[in-house]
Amino acid sequence: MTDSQPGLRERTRRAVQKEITDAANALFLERGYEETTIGDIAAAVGMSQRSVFRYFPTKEDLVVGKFDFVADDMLQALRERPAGEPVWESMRRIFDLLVPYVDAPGRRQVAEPMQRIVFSTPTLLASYLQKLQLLQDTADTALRERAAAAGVPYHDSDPTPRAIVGAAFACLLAAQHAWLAGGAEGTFATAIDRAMATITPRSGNGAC
Amino acid sequence: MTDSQPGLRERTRRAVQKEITDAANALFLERGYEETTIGDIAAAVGMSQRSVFRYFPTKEDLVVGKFDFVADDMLQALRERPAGEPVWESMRRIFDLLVPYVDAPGRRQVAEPMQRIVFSTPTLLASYLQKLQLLQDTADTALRERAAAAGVPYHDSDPTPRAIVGAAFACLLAAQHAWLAGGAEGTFATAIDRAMATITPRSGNGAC
DNA sequence: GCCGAACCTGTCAGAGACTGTCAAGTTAGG
DNA sequence: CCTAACTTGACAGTCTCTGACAGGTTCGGC
Repeated sequence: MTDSQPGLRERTRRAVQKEITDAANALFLERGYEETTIGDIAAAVGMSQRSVFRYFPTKEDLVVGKFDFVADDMLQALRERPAGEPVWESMRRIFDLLVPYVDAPGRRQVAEPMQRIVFSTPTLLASYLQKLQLLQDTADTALRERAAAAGVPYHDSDPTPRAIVGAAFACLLAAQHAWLAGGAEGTFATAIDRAMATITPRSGNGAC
Repeated sequence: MTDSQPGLRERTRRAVQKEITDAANALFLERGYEETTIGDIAAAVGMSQRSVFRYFPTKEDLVVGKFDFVADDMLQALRERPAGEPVWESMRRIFDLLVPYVDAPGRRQVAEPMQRIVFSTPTLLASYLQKLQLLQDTADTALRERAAAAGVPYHDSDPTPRAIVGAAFACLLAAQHAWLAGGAEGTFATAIDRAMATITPRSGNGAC
C-alpha cells in the first residue's frame, strides 16, 4: 500500500509539515525554543494545538525530526558499502550524506543558527544525542552482520564495532563544534575529515 | 557560608534525598520508569509531590542525578593529571572513578538492573547522554588549558581535543553495552580496557 | 455522478511534569 | 526566649502530550 509515487495525500501532508516547521523555526530563532509554546506555533499557521501534534510526535521533533530521514539514508548506505572496506572509511562515506543538509549554499544561513540553538538548548541537545545513539545502535548491528557474513563474527560481548562507530560519531560532533567555533568557514566536509583524522581504529579492518 | 564540615541541615538533606531515591528506584524496578508517577514516589516516602521536586529538579535526576557528583570528581582528577601524560591515558584513569559506582561487590546487584533501565528508557538515555556531553565539554576545555599551559595551544577550530575526549566516552559507552550484553561477567575495569584498546588517538601526545 | 470508507480537523477533557505563592510549622543562633 | 532562616503542605497554574468524539473532506470503486 505504500506509494512509490508520493500521491496527493502524502504530498499535502509534507507541505503542511514544512509549513509548520518553517513557522516554528522562525519563532524559535526570534524568541527562543523554550519561550515558544505549541500554541504560539499553532496560531502562527492557523490551526489547533492538537493538529500540530498530529504532524509531529513531540515539540523537539519540530527541530530534530528531519534527521530521521537522513538517518535512514545513512543506514542504507552503510549496508551497501563493500564488505571488505575498512570500517572507518565506511563511516566517513556515510557522513557525506549529512553534508548537503548543513553546508548547501542556500541552507547555510538557516542551518547554522539552528545548529547553535540545538547545541545551546539542553532539551534539544539531549534529543539530538539520543537520535545519534539510536543510529549508532543500528550501525553496530549492521557492522556485526557484515563481519558475520564475511566469516569473522564478533562476539556479543566484543565492544569493538560499537566503540569504532561511537568514535566516528564523536568525531562528527567534534567537527560540528569546530565548524561552528570557526564561524562556519570552509567546507563542512573538510571539518569532518580533520576530526576523523585525529583518530585511528585499531582492529576491524583498520588501516594503520 | 558553605560548611566544610557537612553540618546538620545538609546531613538531613542528604538523608532525605537517599530515602527518596531508594523508594523511587524500588518502584522503577518494580513497575517501570514511565509507569511510576511522582505522586507514587511521594506517597511511598510520605511527603507531598511538591517536596519531591524540592529535592530533585526533574524526575530523571532521581536516576541519573548522582552522576553529577562523579562528574565533578572526574573533572578534578583530569586537572590533576601530569601535563605531559598522553590524553588517552588520562581519560582511562579518570574512568576508574566510575568503577566503584558500578562494579562494587554490594552495588552490583542494584547497579546492573538500573543501567538496563537507563539504556532501555528513551528519556533516561537522552538525559544520561546529555550529562556525558556536558562532562565532555568541560573535559575539552580542560585539555585545551593544559595544552596552552604547555606552550602548544589548540586553535579554537581544532577538533582534536573534543574528538579524542568524545572517542574515549564512546569507548566507555561501548564498554557498558558489552559488559551488560555479556551478563556483567568479569570486571567493569577490564571491559573499559578492552573498549579503549580498539581506538588510538593520532595526535595530542598520542602513544602509537 | 454517487457512496461508503478512510482521512483530517477542531473541540473538549484529562494525565503528568513542573513552577510560583502563601501560610503554618520547625529549627538555628544570639 | 525570640527573631530570622529554613522547610513543608496545600493550592493553583502552565505546558506538553494523549484519548475520544463529531463534523467535514477526500479517495476509490461503481
